Amino acid sequence: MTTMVDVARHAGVSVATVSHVLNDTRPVREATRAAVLRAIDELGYTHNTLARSLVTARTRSIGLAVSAISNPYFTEILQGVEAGALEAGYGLLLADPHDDPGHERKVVQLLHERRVDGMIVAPSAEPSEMVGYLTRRSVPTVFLDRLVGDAHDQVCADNTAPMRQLVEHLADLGHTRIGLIAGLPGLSTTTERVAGYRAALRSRGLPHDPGLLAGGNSEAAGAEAATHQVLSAEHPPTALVTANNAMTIGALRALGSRGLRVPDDVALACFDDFSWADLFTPRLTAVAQPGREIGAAAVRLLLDRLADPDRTPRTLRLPCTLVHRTSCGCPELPRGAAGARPGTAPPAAPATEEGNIPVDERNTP
Amino acid sequence: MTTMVDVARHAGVSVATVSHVLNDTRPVREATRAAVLRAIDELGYTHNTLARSLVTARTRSIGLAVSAISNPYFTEILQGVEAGALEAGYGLLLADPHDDPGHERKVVQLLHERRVDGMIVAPSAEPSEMVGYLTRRSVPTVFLDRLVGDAHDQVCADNTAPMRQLVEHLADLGHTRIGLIAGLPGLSTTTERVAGYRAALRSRGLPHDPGLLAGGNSEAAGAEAATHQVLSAEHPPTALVTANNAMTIGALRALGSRGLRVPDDVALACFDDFSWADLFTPRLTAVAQPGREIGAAAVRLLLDRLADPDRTPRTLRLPCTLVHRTSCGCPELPRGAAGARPGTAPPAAPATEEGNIPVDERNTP
DNA sequence: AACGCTTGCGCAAGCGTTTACGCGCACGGG
DNA sequence: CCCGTGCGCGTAAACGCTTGCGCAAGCGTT
Repeated sequence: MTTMVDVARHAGVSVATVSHVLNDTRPVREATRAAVLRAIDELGYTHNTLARSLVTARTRSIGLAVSAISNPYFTEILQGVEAGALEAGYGLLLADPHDDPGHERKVVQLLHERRVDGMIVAPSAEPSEMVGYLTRRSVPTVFLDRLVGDAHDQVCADNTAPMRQLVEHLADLGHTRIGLIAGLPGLSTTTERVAGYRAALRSRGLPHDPGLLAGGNSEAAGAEAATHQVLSAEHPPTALVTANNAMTIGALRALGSRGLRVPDDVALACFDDFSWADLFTPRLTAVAQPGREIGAAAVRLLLDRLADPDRTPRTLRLPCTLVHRTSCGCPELPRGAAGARPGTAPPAAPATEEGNIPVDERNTP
Repeated sequence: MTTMVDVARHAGVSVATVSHVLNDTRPVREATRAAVLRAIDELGYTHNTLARSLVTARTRSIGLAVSAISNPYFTEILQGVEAGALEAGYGLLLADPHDDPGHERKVVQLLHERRVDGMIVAPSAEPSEMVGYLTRRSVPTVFLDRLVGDAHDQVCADNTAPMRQLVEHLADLGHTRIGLIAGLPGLSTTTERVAGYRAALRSRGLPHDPGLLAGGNSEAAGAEAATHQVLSAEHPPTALVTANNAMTIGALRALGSRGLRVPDDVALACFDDFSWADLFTPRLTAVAQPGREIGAAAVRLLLDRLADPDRTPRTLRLPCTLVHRTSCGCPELPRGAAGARPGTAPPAAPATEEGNIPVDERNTP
């Protein structure tokens, strides 16, 4: 493997000069620079950033630890992070904690051993050990999707309000028995979405029947079982809300196997939109989380933190959009009016920090 | 940041000893080992693999360059690669070439600058520069999904036979005008799938009408346009095949906007299965590529290559499964007979190398 | 002619590990 | 009692780069 000294020798200069043309870090005579570049090309030299990182103590790479990469929502986040990282000249190290706290600690350590400059982590349901590891070693980190406390930088979607909107919409359509297939206990997203559900029931004066709420563990199989459970209740619901996309699948399976039709027998509204949602029959009414934006915001937060380690931590909440279709029982709108309809979709609200301080979406200096 | 000398001092030993307990690379008295481990724990030391890599010239990380991470097929591949890498103790560096040859060269270089031990790349349609870069620097690489020539290690799905099966099935159902929405020109997957389509027409004695074949550029919007084009032909097709999952979406959109019903007006069969495919009405008949297995096989090939750089290159083809549902026009089967039906789904064939030499799927020594 | 400033570059000391050598000690056999 | 042999460990030289320091030459000023 050719090194900088090979290049230097070949170009008749010192390694210092090679380094400086490579990094553009001090003026070099044009002829010298050309000689160096030619040598690099002729030798097929590739800069060894490992050695560089050793002395600069920076790797220009960030670690991403998210579970369930298969979930389209996380895939969107991944895209946002990838794009943001690349734009800022950072590389991306990926690790999947598989929603297991022990494993989570391990992959976080793996990333730190590789000395990523910072990490973006979607915490598991039991994140304390991992958080402890990171804070003890003061690794710059932003948490994603699931909150761990406001002593850290965090980004997530607004969960409560959209869920409330979804449920209120069903209530306004006349449903009085609305079921919820909730996510994995312990996740802040689950808690918040359940809270939104309860708030909606209260605001519409509906009783809260515990038999209508079942946990689907954030995945399809669990949701299928939970849906069966809810539908087997003495007074089954006439409308159902699912708390994430995987659970929507499960619910649809359960509904299908019982021969129940959506929305005639049971109305359906879901958290998490996805590209196929408008190709189902009926078309799925869903809350769309801004996955890419969440990913992009996370790297922005991280870069800010790297630039200034003493910054006060921020929690960013990004607004969701209610994509109104027909599974909720509303009639199909004429073409051209597809998507959100007035009164249900919020205006594109700006991201807010906790406490509703508006935040500049572009770049916070 | 605490280093090995801190640990050594704290434990009252030399750095060599610390290194050796960390790597388990020479016998250390139990008491000494304990002292070192305690020091590590007390100081919160994390091994710096950068420095290690500098001297060992290995990073224990592999680079993955695939475009369109959003595509569920690639997501599966990613999972397979992640799992395989983790199991072998390798880290994963991710980069998205965005299907652009120039960009592709850049991300490959970025990965090489970080000195990944090897790379797994899904080549763009114009991969020569990237391939040149890699071979010149002799970076161990396995190519994915799209072939670049048998001088390299490669893994892909079997494209021709399943596509042929799909089309022959439609023909056997009585269709004589079968349309194909094909992928991005230049990709080997596109070529092979088109070949499968042609082979099926030939084997069933159907004429090849060029008006029935349109390019959908491997993405939804392109496929939507292509579908409209095909359906506007003088003699429109009565059945349609889409060559990947994104294009299935596009085709469904076009079909929907024309008010055509599947399978009554137009039968549909697709390349690429996905988790929602059996929730559509009608349920989608599709060829399932073994994404995870492809990813896993790629890291196996890569590890083999790393173990023995002089190994002769291998091309691995993994079999697909035809998942028979109802969009092709076949009647719904009674419950319990879901999935493949006799005669259409191939027995789970073993992976084959080019030339049909069966290959041990577990681990080739 | 002497001086100082600028420009362009080289020298060499790290960065945090691994690992080839080698050294001291305890022990057993002659 | 001496010597050979393990065993357990330390010393120091890399690995490939960055960067502070400093030197030499060219040039404009006084």
